[in-house]
Amino acid sequence: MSNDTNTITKRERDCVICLKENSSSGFPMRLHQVAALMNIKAPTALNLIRRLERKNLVEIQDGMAMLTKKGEETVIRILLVHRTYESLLCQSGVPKETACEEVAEVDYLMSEDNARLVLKKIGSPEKCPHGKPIPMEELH
Amino acid sequence: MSNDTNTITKRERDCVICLKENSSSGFPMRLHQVAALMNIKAPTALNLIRRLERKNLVEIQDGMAMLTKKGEETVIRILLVHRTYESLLCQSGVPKETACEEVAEVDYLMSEDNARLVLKKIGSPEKCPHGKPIPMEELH
DNA sequence: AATATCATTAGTATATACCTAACATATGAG
DNA sequence: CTCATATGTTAGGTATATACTAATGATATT
Repeated sequence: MSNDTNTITKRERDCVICLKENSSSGFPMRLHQVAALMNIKAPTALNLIRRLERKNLVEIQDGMAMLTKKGEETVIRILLVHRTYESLLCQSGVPKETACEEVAEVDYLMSEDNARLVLKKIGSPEKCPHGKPIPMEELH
Repeated sequence: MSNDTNTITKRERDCVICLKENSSSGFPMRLHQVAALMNIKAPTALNLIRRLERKNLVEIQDGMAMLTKKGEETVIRILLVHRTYESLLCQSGVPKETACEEVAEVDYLMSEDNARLVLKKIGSPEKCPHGKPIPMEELH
């Protein structure tokens, strides 16, 4: 077996986050934009996005990339985990940016369910240290 | 550049942990034992251990593998991080084994410094949920 | 001496992640 | 309408990590 459509890599994670944060109101993104934002060359970006397409997280049409429903869900899950552990680290005394960087390395590997329990334990903050909302009901 | 001797991969992480937990009192381990414990074939294990050798984490002699000083330090750092976040998850209501599995995917990617701050925040427990000590002074 | 055990070499394969060079195509400027 | 630019895409290449099998070497045990 090899086509593991349920796990993603760090770069794939970065890419779906990039797609989410830079496509205004669900509008697709140009490939060269993804490449520029991710600091990679166009063919590398195309390759990456094609892998995401195989995993049903992204749709490509006329050189434009857009998250699928599954892709959107994946991003929201990652963001919930990200903002939860980011909040935990900041509450513990870790600087905001340090926390963000570290959590970005692991958020896509951790479960939403566990994050929800941790979120509760740290007092259910409604916003992450950057002031962004910690998603809850959007998920189910 | 490519020879990144400061970061390790998941399998390399698993390997140094295996070496630590199965070599009684600093005694080196046979390669076939490492292979068996990690569920991989001997040549794969040899390859892995050679990578760790290049990173100065392991020494090989006569088909025996042993952690170097740097390797020991790496393991202790990983275990501190592991047991800290494992404790956090369990305190939050995550079952012990679930916590252990999830944390094993990320412990080698997270910093000791941040873990120490989290450890303090969750009440500086002296033992992880499995009853193993959370290393402190051994580190510096 | 034969056998079993282990390490090692060599060769193959896949996935990820990056690149350059070349080509295709559309669009806007002149 | 043509030229230049922007963009996407192909093709081909490199490197690392992770795995395998098959064959060979080396060392012990019986």
